[in-house]
Amino acid sequence: MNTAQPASDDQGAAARPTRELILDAAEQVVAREGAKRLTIDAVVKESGFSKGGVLYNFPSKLDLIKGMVERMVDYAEAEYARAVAQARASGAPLAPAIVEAMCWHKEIDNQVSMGLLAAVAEHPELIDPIREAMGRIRDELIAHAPDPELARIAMLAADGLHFSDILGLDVLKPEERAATQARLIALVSEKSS
Amino acid sequence: MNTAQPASDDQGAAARPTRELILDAAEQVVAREGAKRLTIDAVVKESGFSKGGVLYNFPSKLDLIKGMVERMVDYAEAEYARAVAQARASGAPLAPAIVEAMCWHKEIDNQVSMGLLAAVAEHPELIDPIREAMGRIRDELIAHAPDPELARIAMLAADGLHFSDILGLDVLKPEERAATQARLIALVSEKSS
DNA sequence: TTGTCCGTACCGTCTGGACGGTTTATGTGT
DNA sequence: ACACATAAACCGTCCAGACGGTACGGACAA
Repeated sequence: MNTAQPASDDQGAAARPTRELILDAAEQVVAREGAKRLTIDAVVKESGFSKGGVLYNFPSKLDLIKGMVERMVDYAEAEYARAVAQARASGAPLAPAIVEAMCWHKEIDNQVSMGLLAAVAEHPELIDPIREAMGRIRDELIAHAPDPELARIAMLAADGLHFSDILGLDVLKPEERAATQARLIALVSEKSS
Repeated sequence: MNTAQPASDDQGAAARPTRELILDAAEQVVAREGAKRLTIDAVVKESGFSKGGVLYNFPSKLDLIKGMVERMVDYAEAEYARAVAQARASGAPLAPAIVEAMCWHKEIDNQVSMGLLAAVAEHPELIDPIREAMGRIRDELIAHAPDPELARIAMLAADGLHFSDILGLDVLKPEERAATQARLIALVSEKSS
């Protein structure tokens, strides 16, 4: 759940900046050229490290993608935990806070989500951690919403927005997006339709 | 918009069953092994044709992916047109019919949507036709809904559902899905919240 | 014969990653 | 403080295999 821990289970390397820099480079490659062109050599060129250096931190390409997925999940769960903690502290209802956090974090960290594309492209099973994390957050949201069905719809809409961003389907203008997000948050505060 | 026409702009080959069989095989490969392993050789093996045969119908891998995208768009637009025509004929409101069509078609043709993954993986610009088609349908929906903002949310939720299916994030059990879709359709019939 | 449609053989390039070498941090005995 | 040892962190090269695409051959209908 944190960024200051060794990420992979395959070796005991500490989580130094280098790892993060390599992941940044990998994300940038995917965002710019598509998931298929995520090659070790491309990451090498993008990051400025050498091939040996990259392969030292991520012993295989699979490990690199696992690292991307892991960082994505950690990021989302941290955002979720932060929102919940803040809402609990201020006595605000949980559901709108969760939806807001999801919308907001998804708006700013499309880059990190490139791990999803890389994972799906390379080996679909790699997204399992993402599925689990999304499931956890969704269940929490639904459990704390006055109208569970509306909450599910709001979560789906937030996902739709997020996926559209990741895939490059920029469906909304900024002001439309803001209005839609506000309406989504309002939606999970209501009781019925 | 139709399935009985030559699809590519690169040559005058008629749309014979072979093309469709090859596209089927390509989709299956992507669904089973991930977008990166969509190779010509894999499609050759999956379809049962020879490499020469595949490359005759799709002169390059790019053409193959374009074909997948095109078929996906045609499929969605046909479904949309059918729903609109039927609603107009029976005097029913358009918005719920459109949402229903999108939910339903997206439920049954995940396979066809594998073209999106292939396109994003290979070369992101290839999804432009998809973006345009989605935009058209979305604009129509919003134009005909009593509450445009709710309609946009419904569309986003339907997209979220669709993307989740494509990416293998099966978020809903069948009965949850049915309930959610029904609620979505109801949502675009309302006036305000 | 000519054009369509598909099969077979093959080539040049790219990719993952194994491997060995080099530099930098971390002790350790004296 | 000093040389020395040991491992961590990083670098550059090489190779087998996979990949996209070409060249060409052949069947078969018009």
